[in-house]
Amino acid sequence: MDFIKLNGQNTPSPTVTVGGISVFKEFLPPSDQLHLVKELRAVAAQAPVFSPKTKSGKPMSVRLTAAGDFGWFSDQRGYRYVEQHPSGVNWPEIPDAIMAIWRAVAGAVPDPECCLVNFYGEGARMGLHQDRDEANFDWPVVSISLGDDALFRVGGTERGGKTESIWLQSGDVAVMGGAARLNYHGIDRIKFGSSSLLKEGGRLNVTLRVVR
DNA sequence: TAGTACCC
DNA sequence: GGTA
Repeated sequence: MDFIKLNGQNTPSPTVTVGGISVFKEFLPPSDQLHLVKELRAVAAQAPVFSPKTKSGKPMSVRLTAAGDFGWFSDQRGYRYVEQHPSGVNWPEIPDAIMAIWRAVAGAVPDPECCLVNFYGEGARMGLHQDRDEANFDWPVVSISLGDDALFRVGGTERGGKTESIWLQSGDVAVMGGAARLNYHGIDRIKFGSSSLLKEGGRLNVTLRVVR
């Protein structure tokens, strides 16, 4: 059991490991979760969510936006980080509360340059993939779950290998680093309406990355 | 193949 | 959960 000081309180956060990825269960108390949702609404107001197309041309079921120096974009030309929202506006700044979470869990590493905000509505999912659009895989990827429960699946560094699953809940924080940095991972499904954090239901997932 | 449908 |  780890104790991490956030918001002036010592929050007990049991950690579990899934496919080499550390998950800090219940890392964020409900008050912090509500604050993050408010901040993320402001991000989405400035940079509206959109559904990128995969390399095959099919739209992703997840809608996303971003904050920071870079956002993530995809179309038939491939995946890449981009400095502006598709509308041409700059990405909003990464909210301080989100930076604080990175600093608490990521270790002695550079600050994140990209804060992806993924929204999972009813039926949305994300297939197994690797995060390999970054220039340097030495830095971890940090993932924050808000809202509905999600079945997270993790494999190894090759497709077709064994996988392991865990239900992520609102307030859980996962860190993909070290040997697990390039592990395949995805969201098989969400339990729509399982959390009351988002009034309309659904799941928000925030991922932080060093891109360059 | 950052997807989907269908099978057990 | 696995397969195509």
